[in-house]
Amino acid sequence: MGEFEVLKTPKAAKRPRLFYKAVSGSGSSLPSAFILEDGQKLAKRAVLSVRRGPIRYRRNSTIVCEGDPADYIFMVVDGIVRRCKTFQNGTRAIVAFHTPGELFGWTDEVKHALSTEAATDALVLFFKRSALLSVATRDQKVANFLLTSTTSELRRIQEHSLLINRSAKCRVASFLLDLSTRIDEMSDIDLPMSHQDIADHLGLSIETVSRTITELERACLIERVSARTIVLRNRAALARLLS
Amino acid sequence: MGEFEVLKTPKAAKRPRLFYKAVSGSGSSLPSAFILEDGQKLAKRAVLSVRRGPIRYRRNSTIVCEGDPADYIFMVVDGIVRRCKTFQNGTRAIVAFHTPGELFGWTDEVKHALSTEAATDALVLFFKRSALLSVATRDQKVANFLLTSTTSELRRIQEHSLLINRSAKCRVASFLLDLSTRIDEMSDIDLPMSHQDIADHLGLSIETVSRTITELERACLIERVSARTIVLRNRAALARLLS
DNA sequence: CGGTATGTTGACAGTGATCAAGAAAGGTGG
DNA sequence: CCACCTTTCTTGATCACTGTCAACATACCG
Repeated sequence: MGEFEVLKTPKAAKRPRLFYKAVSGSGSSLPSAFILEDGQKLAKRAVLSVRRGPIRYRRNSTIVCEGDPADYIFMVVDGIVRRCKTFQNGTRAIVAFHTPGELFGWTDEVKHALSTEAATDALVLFFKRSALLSVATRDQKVANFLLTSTTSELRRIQEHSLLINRSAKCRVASFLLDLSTRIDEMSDIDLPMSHQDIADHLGLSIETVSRTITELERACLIERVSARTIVLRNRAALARLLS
Repeated sequence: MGEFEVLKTPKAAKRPRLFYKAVSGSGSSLPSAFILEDGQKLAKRAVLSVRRGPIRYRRNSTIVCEGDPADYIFMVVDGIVRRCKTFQNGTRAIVAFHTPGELFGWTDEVKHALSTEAATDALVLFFKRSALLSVATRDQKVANFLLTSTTSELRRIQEHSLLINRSAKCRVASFLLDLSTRIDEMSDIDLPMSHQDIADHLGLSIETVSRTITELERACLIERVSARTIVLRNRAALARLLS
């Protein structure tokens, strides 16, 4: 298991909205994702009984290390985490970002194949795999949640894998559209992660990411309010880039 | 649903070993993957009760069309199928190949996002989603099989997505190593799919695939017995290319 | 205010795509 | 069984997209 580093300086959160959104009620901060239908209190209670945390991670700190025993699985409560692999030449590939409510670290192997790091300051719940599985055996709703989460993650990465033979412009457009739906702020996207993270996720260099954003702005498809704030001016045109 | 084309000419199978492996006993040809542990006859029987087929597909025929209602999910009994998306400019991306025993078409959406085609002549079972889900509700083993299949597919595509920023040599090496473990023939790999399929899966052109294979052969990592038959001469060295 | 991390832009180089031609393999019909 | 045709694969030449290197700009933080 990576460093279970607890934030020493609560003020350090760079994106207060995201970071403090669910911190207030520490005991009742479990995302509603666990409640599959109205009145499924049982599932929630069963799951709550095996959860630990939440734990706060400072941005860029490691939550799971590649090769760690897969004894725990996790859920993002707040912030964004990245699941990645670093190669010997130092390059890094980010397989996925996870937003609040999403499970990560679920696998059929005995070790985690990917590292997980906090892309922003983040709050993470963790569950002992064996305990969660045991609950899932008794509780259909929990088992169903596991399947739903896994299926949803599969769908997202399948979509992501379609980028493997596509241009930089298409990759960036895809990323921006996906991000805008996942953190649905009405107007502007406040990029929660660095350009380096985006580049490593899209298989591009940071320079190409920057240039492509500039290019999209010149074409009036987006507008760069600041380096980290982007407005999608023409979603339809962006979506057309994907097809 | 795509064309449920049935092979007219039984002799047409290009790879008899693969193609006829499980055809003989038509009723008992369900891959053992459904039997999760010894003696799990119940799960098998429950699943058998909702299966239809198997149906034979000629190479390159369509099994599922992008946009088809996701009323059925499928299992490869024999042969190889490819799940792909074709873009407006005519380029195609193959998200995954599926080998015998693997489920495909499981999704949380109402429509299939990808087409599925037979990469070789193939035998496919299909299950009405609603019926299978209903069985899964009653039978823990079936539910568990669904989760296991989905988790396994997730792991594979996560590994595949790591190729997004890697060189052609690395992509081809990864593909060959993966293929050799999935169709474990002792010595030589009989490529079941065309170079075009491989290229579309790896996000390369067929020319680059061909050139890279030549390059790997010059480096004595593999040996090309024929265009479709490759021997891995040095798996360790191939694996080193991936890290 | 100064230092570090992050983002932007330009010049150049390299990997892989494209275009083109030829070789090999497979299928068909005589 | 062979000739022919079609499909698939291989190899070469050239070009374009994106990576790399470098310099600068900006934001963040002590």
